[in-house]
Amino acid sequence: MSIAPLARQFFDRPVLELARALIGVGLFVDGVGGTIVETEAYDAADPASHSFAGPTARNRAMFGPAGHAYVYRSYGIHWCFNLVAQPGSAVLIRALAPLAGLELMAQRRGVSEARLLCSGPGRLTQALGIDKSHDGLPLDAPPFRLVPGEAMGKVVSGPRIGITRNAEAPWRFGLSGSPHVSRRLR
DNA sequence: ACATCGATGTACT
DNA sequence: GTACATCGATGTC
Repeated sequence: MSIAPLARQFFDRPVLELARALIGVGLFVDGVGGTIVETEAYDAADPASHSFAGPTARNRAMFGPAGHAYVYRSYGIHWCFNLVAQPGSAVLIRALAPLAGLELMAQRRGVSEARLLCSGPGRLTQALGIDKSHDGLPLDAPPFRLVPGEAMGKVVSGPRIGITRNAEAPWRFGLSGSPHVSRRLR
């Protein structure tokens, strides 16, 4: 028997709550993926968020229904993958503990160490093969598969990475002690 | 351990 | 022209 995927309802809630609840959730693209161990929350009232200035061609998916993907290009090089929550808000997936498809991940990433496969938002999109073609797609249908997490360790929070505006807000969440987070939390 | 820098698409001034 | 939700390489302590 297979595990039931996360329902659309799971994503339709305040983004800070969702960002915390996503730690421990399984994320797979065409069967390749692992357990979410690090997230960041963004919403329309937050100056650091792409949605802050209202809808644009790039951020359109952030204003669409909950439970869809928002994918954008970062620094001209990487793709970043978000899960849309309530309108104008989304959760950036920053790191996974790899579980399935390690060989394909290593091939796509050009590295073999497990720690370097999915520990960072740009790294994990490369490892899972996520790009612009996934922008706006629903998360409860192929190629995506999101499954509820088992009981995990303690979830801790701290400031987000790589932003300048509203930089103090402790809206990054991570699994305490995980070797797979992009940067340690306290 | 930390600091700096290059690569470079997209949004915005 | 400048900033940016990044990464990897290189240089220094």
